Amino acid sequence: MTLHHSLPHPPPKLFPSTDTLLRILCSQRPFYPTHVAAFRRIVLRFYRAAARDLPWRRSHSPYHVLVSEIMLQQTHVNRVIHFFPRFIAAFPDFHTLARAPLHRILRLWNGLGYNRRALALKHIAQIVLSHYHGNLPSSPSLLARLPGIGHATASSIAAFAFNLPTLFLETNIRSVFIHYFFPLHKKVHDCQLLPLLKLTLDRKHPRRWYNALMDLGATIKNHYPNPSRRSLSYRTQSPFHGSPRQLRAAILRTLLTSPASLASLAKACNTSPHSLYPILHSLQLDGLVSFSRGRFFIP
DNA sequence: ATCCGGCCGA
DNA sequence: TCGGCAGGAT
Repeated sequence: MTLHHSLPHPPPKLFPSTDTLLRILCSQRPFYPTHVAAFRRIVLRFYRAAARDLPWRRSHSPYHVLVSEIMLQQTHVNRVIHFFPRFIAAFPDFHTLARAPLHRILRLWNGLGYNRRALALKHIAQIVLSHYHGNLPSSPSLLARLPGIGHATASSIAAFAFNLPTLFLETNIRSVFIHYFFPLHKKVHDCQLLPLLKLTLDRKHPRRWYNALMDLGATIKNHYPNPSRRSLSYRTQSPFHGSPRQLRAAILRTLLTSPASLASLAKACNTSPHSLYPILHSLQLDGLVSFSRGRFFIP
């Protein structure tokens, strides 16, 4: 079965019809399980035909799942694929990561983006060792207390590492539910999606279910205008070129090579020390950069 | 409401 | 050339 043939029909041809699904799922009609089952068949049939073989799916180790989930925040799967195996090879467990110097971690992170995630990951490893006996907690509420982990990441870790039936939305899952249940709506709130997510969740196999939803959502976006555009939570981000964060990234890349003075940093980044200073300050506040004896460096 | 990275497919 | 990405923190 080709990918094309395994792809579900567009909204007007849905089975059961979108209106029927929505009405039934939102009501308390006694026969809604039939329609829940129909939707699950659509998703799982697609998954059986076109499941992605991703490196982080070959292990359910909480550490592996944690690293992958942090890397995947606002980052395409196709990019993470190249970083995840190298990172795991260099830092195979919480102990190794916790005691690794930040500059070594950032060196492997270079090119992945959002460098604060790497720092958060190291902090998480230290907390897991000092407060959880080296074992990542499984409850989403505890996970969400860790730095760099919000509700979505906490719930997905619980689902993928511990196979717990958590509820969470991210862009691929949003796309699936908006595509099927709100094909004509313009501004869909997450509150409208959560009841449907809860009703259709496969509580016996949450891990497989969420993998299936994400694969289907990613594929839908390749064949239709991005349904998540019609989500209220959808935001376009500020341009990167010429922005402070571009300079910020340039500073970190420079310091990755060696410590540098303010003057040499400005020269390397092709800008003035004056414009560099507030950015260096923010980097220090984040803990990504330190200063000692006239030179900036990555700890 | 803003900031935080960097790349790649269309 | 540009949109958008398995979001989080302030």
